[in-house]
Amino acid sequence: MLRYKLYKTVYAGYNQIMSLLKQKILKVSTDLFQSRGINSTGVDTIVAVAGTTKMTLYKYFTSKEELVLAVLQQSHQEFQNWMNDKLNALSGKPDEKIQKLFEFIEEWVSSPYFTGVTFIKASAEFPNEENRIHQLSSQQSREFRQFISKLAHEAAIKDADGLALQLSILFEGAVQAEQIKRGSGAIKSAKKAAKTLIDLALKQS
Amino acid sequence: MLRYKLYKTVYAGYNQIMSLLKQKILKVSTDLFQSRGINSTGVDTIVAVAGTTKMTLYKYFTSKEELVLAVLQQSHQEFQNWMNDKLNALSGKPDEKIQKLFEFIEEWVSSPYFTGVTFIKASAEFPNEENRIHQLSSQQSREFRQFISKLAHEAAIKDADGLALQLSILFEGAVQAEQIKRGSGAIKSAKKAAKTLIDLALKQS
DNA sequence: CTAAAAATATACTAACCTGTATAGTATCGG
DNA sequence: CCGATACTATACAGGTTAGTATATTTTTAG
Repeated sequence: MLRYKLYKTVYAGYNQIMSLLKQKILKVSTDLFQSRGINSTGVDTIVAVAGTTKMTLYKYFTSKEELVLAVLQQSHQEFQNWMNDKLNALSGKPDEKIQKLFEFIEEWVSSPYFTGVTFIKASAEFPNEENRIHQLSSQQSREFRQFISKLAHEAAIKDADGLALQLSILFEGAVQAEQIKRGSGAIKSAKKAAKTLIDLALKQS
Repeated sequence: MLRYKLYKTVYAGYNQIMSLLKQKILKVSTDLFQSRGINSTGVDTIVAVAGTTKMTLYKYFTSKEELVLAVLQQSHQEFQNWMNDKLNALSGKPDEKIQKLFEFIEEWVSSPYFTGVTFIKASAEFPNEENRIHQLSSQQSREFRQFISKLAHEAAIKDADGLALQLSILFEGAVQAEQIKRGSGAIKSAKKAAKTLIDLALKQS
């Protein structure tokens, strides 16, 4: 059987070699953390759903905290890669990327790649700023904001950081609202608000 | 000693009679849930900080779930009362209330009444839609959105519900961002974005 | 085929959790 | 002073949790 063969992951820029079981554990954990919460998901549940045992899990991850950090990192990486691919496929004017950002976010939320925004949930469950999980969440939130700021700069927007903060707030709020009530139309609403804010910022630049 | 005397709570519209200890338990729970998370705060910790015992806690609240629900309700009620008082003190034009909404939100966040937005945290920790805590969080989020919609209606805004959804996303996103990183300036940024969105909505009405 | 490596099965520890049982103390109204 | 009520103190039951120890089976590589 090929069950334990190693292979490369499909996501661009993520060509680390990772065993199938490790990937399965990560995927199952991502799903369970999203649907039940991190603290409410025990490692026993994870290994049961992943079809393996705790011994194997603790071989790949030295602790549950380490597993949570790995889930956060993979989830963030996948989103960044997906979004970069989408934006790099654009060829138009310098402001096209930021104009299309929320359209891609909407597409991503309805795509099979979407498993929630892990850093939002994680920061809520681990509010202590000295906690490593909180720190990583905070860092990822900041990275995403800087990513938007870069797009704003490329679009020659004067207050790029200011717009980026506004748009990241819209993003986090929309995801939050969707998690409170699915199908609330929050993403569509945020997309519209983003267009208003971007148009004004462009006009002022 | 007056320790066991009953008295009325100070918040307008909340003149239920509640023992001092019950109030203390509620307040301590609110603070601990906010700073450590709900699932990570045990009843033993709550009674220790409140200076009482589990027997007393379970006399006032039949379960931890009931306590969490009570915390959510009180927290939401206090915010609504505080905000209503602020808005009712205004006497100006019909669009003054919605114009000043985010200014009051900013003021409230820095006031001693602020203990975080409980329904945002609770919905993240209890994502299951059949969970009573999640349901109450969802209801409170909806109530706040309807509250904004009412203000938009009074300001004669055509798409009042649409604007209300946008503003509630800004609100939840800003609070979320502040919880991820304190002092991020998210509230100020959301206030500015809200002004842009409100101005456009007024112009279109 | 063989030896190493990978994964499983199972039982266990030690800590923590919610909720209860039991008994004793303090404070109140009358 | 007395009975009722509010509260405390303490121990414990029953469950779940993260993580480990030990032994066995499966798979891989050479």
